[in-house]
Amino acid sequence: MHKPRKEMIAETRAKLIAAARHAFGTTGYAEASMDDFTASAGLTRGALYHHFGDKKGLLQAVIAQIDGEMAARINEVASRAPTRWQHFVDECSTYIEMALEPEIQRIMFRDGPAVLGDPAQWPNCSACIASMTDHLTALQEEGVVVSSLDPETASRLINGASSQAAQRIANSSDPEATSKKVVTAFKQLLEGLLKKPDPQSN
Amino acid sequence: MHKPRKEMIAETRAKLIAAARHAFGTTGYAEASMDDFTASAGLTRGALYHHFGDKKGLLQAVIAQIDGEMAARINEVASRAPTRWQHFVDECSTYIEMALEPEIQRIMFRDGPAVLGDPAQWPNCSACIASMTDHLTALQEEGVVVSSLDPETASRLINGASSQAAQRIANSSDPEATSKKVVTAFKQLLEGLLKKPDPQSN
DNA sequence: CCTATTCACATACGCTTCGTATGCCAATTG
DNA sequence: CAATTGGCATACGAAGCGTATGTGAATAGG
Repeated sequence: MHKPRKEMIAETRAKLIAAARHAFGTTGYAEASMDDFTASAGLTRGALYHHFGDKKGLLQAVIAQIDGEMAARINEVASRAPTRWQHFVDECSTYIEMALEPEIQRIMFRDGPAVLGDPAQWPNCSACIASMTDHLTALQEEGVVVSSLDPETASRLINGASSQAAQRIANSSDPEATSKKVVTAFKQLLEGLLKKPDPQSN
Repeated sequence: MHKPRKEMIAETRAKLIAAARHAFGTTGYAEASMDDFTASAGLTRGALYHHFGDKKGLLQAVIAQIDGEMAARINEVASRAPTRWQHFVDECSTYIEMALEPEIQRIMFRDGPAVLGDPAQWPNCSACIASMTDHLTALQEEGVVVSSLDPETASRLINGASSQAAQRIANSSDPEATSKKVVTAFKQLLEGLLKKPDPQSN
């Protein structure tokens, strides 16, 4: 018995996703020819349509995979941090770091939203956001963060800023210097969420 | 003399841009057929290629037009505001408001970046950002905003958050309620930029 | 062990869309 | 009034996508 059937199927699915991920990440979604990257996986479009319905379906699968990896990495980093606030800041930093990878930028922040619409409406719906939202909620209960704001909303705004931050660093001619400026500005923004020690002003 | 030549040319250019703008804004860039929307303007692709080189060139022209309109509207709102900080906040609010229009969302925030790349690298380069950057710089000199951050960087981060804010409102099932939550969270983030009255903390 | 059925995947076809090359006609120029 | 420019349309070829159909191997049933 060479290989069980199920295993072969899972393998071709994985090969398709991997090939598409590479093509989407480098060439871009619109410019990536289905004939080309299925061939690079030793397959044809027949397999693609069979498993994913169409090109968009395959993109969804690729995005789900990347999203899973990002969430895992964030959870790992998140697990070690002295305070919860630091924990939260670390999550954001990690998010920005990951967004520096061209593949993630292209697929998750550019082509993904363009093809599938607002990421907030995606099925798996960004595991990263969910994690950030949880921590914001906890921080509110602890009195560290102002209680007037909606955690998920705040998470998404921060998420938008993070993505801009990453793009700015990635496209910079001097990533080192830019990175410093961006991270400084970003942390400054986050300060706005903290409850002030003296609430008399304003 | 019916019409001077130059006028006719400008007119066809305008008609093409208007038709494309409508098609891109409703159908979407990728799905908009050049044959279709040029025909809806009483023209053919011949005119399009002659004036704009290709589809992307036309998108650039459309974006330039919209960007100009946005900048004009922002400057107008900006002109009336008691304090400079309020001025700045108003700019942001106006930006979010404009981003609620589906056409702007689609063209400027989704298809535009996907096709032309990071907006920060666009030629006209978002007149809105430039305006915000100017005001942030002034606010720093006045000592209202912390001096440690780079104005343009901060503008872009805020810009990213604004765009998220607008999308969240626009896609909400209850725009009224969502709008309140989003604006609250957004203004809270902006607070982070303000210099604290008592600089001893931190 | 042999037949039947399923199904993963390939092949073949037509349709749409894009980019280029070419042609035509009106408006300018001298 | 002749010549030329250039704005725009038409014609053609190439490529990509989606669907319909075909095929062969693995499973299931007797």
